[in-house]
Amino acid sequence: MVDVSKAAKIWAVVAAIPLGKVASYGQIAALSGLPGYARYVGKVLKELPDDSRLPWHRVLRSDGKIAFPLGSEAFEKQRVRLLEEGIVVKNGKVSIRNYGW
DNA sequence: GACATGACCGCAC
DNA sequence: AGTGCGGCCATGT
Repeated sequence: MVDVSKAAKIWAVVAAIPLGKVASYGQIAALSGLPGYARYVGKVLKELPDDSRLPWHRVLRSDGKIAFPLGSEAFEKQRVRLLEEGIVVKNGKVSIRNYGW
């Protein structure tokens, strides 16, 4: 299981991502006061329930790509949510300038 | 404790 | 631009 004290900070940072913008796992970790915990962020998001209201879909890898294999269900769900916020996704990669606030 | 795995990252080829 | 490798933290075998 995940450490709640760390997870809480991560949740807070993820929830603070502005609409229409995205961040990387590493950034989330750093802004959460947990540098080097990029992989841990992925673990935390993975444990999120489907009914969670956190904007987890705004979290991408450092290269701007979605962290799921193209075509997978999770990939499609994230892609759609991003498009609904006006974020263009091309070949699993976002095409926005203001990457990372 | 050794080894493998994961919604990762950075740098070198 | 794509791949590979080592490093990263936590879990599971």
